[in-house]
Amino acid sequence: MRMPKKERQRLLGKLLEENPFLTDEELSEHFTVSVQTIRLDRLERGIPELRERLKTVASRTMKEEVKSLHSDEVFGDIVDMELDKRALSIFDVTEDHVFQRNGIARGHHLFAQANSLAVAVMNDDLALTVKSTINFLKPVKAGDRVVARAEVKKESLGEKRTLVMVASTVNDETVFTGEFHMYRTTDRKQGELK
Amino acid sequence: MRMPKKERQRLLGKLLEENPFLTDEELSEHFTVSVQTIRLDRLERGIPELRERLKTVASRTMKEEVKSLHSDEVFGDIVDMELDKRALSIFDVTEDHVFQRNGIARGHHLFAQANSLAVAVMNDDLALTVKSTINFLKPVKAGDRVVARAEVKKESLGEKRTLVMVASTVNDETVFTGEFHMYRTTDRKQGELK
DNA sequence: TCCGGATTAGCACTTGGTACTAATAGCAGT
DNA sequence: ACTGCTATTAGTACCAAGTGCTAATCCGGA
Repeated sequence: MRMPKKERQRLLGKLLEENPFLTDEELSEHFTVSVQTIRLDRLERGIPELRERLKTVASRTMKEEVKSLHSDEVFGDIVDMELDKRALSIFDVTEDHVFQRNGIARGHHLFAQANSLAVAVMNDDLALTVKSTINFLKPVKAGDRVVARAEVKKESLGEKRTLVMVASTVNDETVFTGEFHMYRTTDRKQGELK
Repeated sequence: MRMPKKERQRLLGKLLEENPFLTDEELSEHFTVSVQTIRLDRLERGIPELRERLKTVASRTMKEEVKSLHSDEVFGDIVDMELDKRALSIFDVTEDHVFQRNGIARGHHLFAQANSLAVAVMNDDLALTVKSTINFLKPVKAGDRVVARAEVKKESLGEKRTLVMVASTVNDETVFTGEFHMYRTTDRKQGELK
């Protein structure tokens, strides 16, 4: 016996996780055991066959593609909005958004949520961020639900410029604030709401 | 004949592109033709069988996952770095990073590159961005190669604080600048390079 | 009516399995 | 040495979703 059964099964699971494309035959060669042993191992560990593995991996892609297409457009779900006035979006922080070392969300994700919200709230097809000052007040962790509130300020910043203030909170505690100086293509007078 | 052959094959291709999980039998029911006809159609259009389709979709996923794991860690490839002094990273803008309407890169991607670079250049395990002021000077388009240069300033911002200046250029033209106030966990004296 | 492309049917064979049964090997305890 | 037990291996029938090939049938136009 080259390797205890438990050890082999553990390695088998790990191996298939990073390479789901291996057939039982290839696996049997890798561990120098019979194909049947591999089948028993998969059975005991509840690891599905090649075709099923590929199916789940493939379906994961399809879902991801749909998701990323949507979430990248706005980065955080906009749940309420009054154009040219205010907007609110929600962003659920997952393991994907944090530093591995300390579990704290990377700043650019919070910025992305706020920036996208600032762009969205502008009643303009081509709004762009020109300048921004931001503050990261408290660290955000995986599992936190970040609520960003954007408010369009009425002060004039000159022609074609608008100021949007964004504050993001987790459990009513402010974790991020930002001032966004936005560029408009269409210049509207004060109070004009299209 | 419910539908001309050409039309059916066109629809078949489109259908399988958005849903590669359909078997020939399911397809034959969908088009109310025999399974053999579907097989001939696939043959003529060079569309592989279900299992092969899933294999390619799955392998695409695996590649994507590896890629996103790396690129998300830093966002832009760091090509040169002297810890606690300066760093340089390159970020190639693709269609994925721009607004569909005007082809201009979303601000948060430029911010992400600069912010990640600022974090990386800090000679500290737990560096975090506290505050930042940024300027978007010129629009960046798909296909542009953005070069970000970070410089650690020696001015003191108080204990455990460091200022990092980042300037990003496309073809030697500055498109973005940012001041990043970073938080350190270890407080080093001036000039001390660990 | 005959021709030709389109369609359908049928059969042998392939991959990568499941499900099940049976044989064998290896070792531990008594 | 014999028994008991687990692990391993072997072998068979069967399945899904195909490929590859041959042959039959349908159907519309010259």
